[in-house]
Amino acid sequence: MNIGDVSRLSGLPSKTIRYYEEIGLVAPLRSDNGYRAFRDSDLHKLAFLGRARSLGFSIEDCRNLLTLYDDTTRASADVKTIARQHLTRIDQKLAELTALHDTLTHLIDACAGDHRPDCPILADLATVPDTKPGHSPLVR
Amino acid sequence: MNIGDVSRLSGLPSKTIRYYEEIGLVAPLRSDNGYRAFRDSDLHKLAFLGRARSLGFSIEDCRNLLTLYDDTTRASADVKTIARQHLTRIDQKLAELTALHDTLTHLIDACAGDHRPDCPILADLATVPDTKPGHSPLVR
DNA sequence: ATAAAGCCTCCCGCGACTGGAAGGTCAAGG
DNA sequence: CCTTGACCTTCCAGTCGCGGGAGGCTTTAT
Repeated sequence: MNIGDVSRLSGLPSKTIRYYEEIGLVAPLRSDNGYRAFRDSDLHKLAFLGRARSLGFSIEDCRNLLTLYDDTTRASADVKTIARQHLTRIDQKLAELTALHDTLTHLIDACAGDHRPDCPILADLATVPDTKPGHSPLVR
Repeated sequence: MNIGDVSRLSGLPSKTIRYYEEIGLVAPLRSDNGYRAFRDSDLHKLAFLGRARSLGFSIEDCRNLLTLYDDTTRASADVKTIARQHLTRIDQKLAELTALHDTLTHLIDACAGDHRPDCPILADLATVPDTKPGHSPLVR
């Protein structure tokens, strides 16, 4: 299979597949003409990567997952650990976004949204942070 | 005020402040020695930027918000529009992350997580996407 | 006088690709 | 046989929002 074929079958752009080879996630063979020659196993790995990435796993997660995928004697606990760590990160992000959602909703509700210049949103944005000696910027 | 002073007062790293100058969000004066000389108005803008960024507004949003901030005759409706668009994006992201959360939770629940190699998580990841002619990769 | 801190510019790097240029290869049609 | 066009190759640059660090000023404190 050439790269175009696996691209169509896996749903990944050719560019991405070349990138994955570059960083060592797949290692297709080479034909005499220099073209990449993908085996079925390569296709499966790429499909695996596409799915894992779409679930938000980082490249490093994917690297670890692929190793486990290749190792038929792996313990499912190892996979579960990676997945749970990822889930924790997702939940963290969810909490942050929920907080943002709430803050913004409050501000938007407080704003008349008419032709007058008076605006609680800008007023909030303009508040200078109370100086914090422990240098933790952007945290409020 | 030198950059260190505004950094402390605004909570933004000096590097970030220099970057904001580079992309035209602030325009401090210069002293004879070449040091940036920040006015109070610059400090307020930077604090504004820090707060807006911490609320997840994009740099381009910030640029627009700053313009409105400078314009004392602005209509609050314009600000509200930007904020609402941002809120929409946040809600979208929230929905995506929630979907990811649900999928991952299902997979994790289905996985025994013991020493055996059998793993539903890997099994799911390994499924090759059903070929889709409309080239929309990564969407499932 | 000297050391330390603060400031300057410039360049490289990150993550995970994406786009484009310049060129080799292959199958089909005239 | 030649051309066209699709496909493949490598390499380089850019993305976003900074952070790290080098190398070299100026200012401040001892």
